[in-house]
Amino acid sequence: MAEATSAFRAPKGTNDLLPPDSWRWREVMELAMGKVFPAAGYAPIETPIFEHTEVFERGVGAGSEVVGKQMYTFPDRAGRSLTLRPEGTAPVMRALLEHRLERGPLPVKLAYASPMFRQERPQKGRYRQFWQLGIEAIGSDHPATDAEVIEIGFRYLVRTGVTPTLLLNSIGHLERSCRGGYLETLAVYLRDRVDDLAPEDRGRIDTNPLRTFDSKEQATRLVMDEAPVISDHLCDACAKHFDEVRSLLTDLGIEFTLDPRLVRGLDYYTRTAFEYVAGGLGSQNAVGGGGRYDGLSESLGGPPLPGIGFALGVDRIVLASGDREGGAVGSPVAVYVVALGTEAGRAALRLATELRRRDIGVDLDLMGRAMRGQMRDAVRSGATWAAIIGQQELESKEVTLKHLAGGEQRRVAVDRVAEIVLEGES
RNA sequence: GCGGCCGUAGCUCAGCAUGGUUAGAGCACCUGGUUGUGGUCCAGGAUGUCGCCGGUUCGAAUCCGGUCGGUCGCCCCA
Repeated sequence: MAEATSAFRAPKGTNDLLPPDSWRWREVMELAMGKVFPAAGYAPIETPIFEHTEVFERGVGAGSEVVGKQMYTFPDRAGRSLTLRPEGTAPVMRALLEHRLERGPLPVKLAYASPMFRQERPQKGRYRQFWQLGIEAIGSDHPATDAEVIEIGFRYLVRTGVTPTLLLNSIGHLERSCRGGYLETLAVYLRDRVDDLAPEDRGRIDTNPLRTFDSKEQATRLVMDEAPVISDHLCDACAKHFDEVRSLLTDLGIEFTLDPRLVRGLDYYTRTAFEYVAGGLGSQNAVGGGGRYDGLSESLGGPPLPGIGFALGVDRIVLASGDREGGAVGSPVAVYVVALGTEAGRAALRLATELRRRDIGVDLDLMGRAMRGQMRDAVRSGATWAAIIGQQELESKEVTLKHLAGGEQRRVAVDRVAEIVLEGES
């Protein structure tokens, strides 16, 4: 295939992002980082691509699948264990604590668009290097924060063309009065019905009982339909918090589906848990997910500091938002300079440069093509105007300016090209 | 990490069950028809170690094994 001239390929599970798709990709990123997120007060943050391994072991949780099986971990020359970040929240919290941002105004609102790395079996919508867009609001446990964060993610997805469904749950907090006690209740129920469970699910009772809710085995599903759900076992504070979050979302007109089975895969999640799902993603139906992580700061050695955030998969957004036409769609070229002959070629490059200095998008032929080929390329470039320079124009210091869509053309002085082009744009 | 399917020009694919001269098509690309004007039309042109390694055979794109990659499902998650 493409390896005809090279022995190298991108590593398994990684992708080269090429035009025209890269235009769409850039558009999705800029809508988030340039518009929607900052418009709600979220400032950009960029943390290192690798961290000390302990940040994830202690932040995300050594027992989680991601930390246990999927991380790219390697020693540096000093023997320190480093890890390519598999997710964005723990590094953001680490940076916040390191720089004492929690001593400033709260909540601290941050947004990122960064590559993440997990060594999994690649599939549609699941790659070893993938980009996540996320926001974090740290320092407030007020339900309005939950509602704000969830609404921003929802509205952003709609703006990209995804039609998300919001799944919502509360998984309480770790104490016995709340999730801790519920897990015991659930385990007792499951042990009671162990013979009715599908054999492959029986082992989960002790390892991760919540996951039995996700089983695809018919036998297990019947059991789980009658199983106790966490929403009935939340402590008063967590229940009240969740009530308020739901009420606020309803106020904002955000529809959601309560899903008592919804669990998050990373250990730091508490209370509000949510997921945005969409079609078009094959077996990966989540475009993004998030939740509250009120214990994360402390597990990284910081002070008690509640927080909530989400992460969205850029690749999945692009997949779920359907096919857009590519090509010149994202091209900012306004003028294509056509030159006839060597001398005109020099003038063409000069004109192109002058226009570019004024921030006008300009392209021109660099292949020595004949005029016919240049005109074809002009159309292909997406330019509005073709600026033609031949012997006659050279002599009179003029340019033939042709409107490519309409076809009409006229001679204008070289100095006036920028002015005319800018007029047409406004 | 486990299982199913797939791998021929830049792209989409035919050819492979019955191995046999220079491996094809459409699209895209380049040049010319139009000595200075684009999306149509016509003529011509360039492009592949048939994913890679090995085996069977006088001979392999075609049969066999391995490997790498992709894809779908499991798992996990964004």
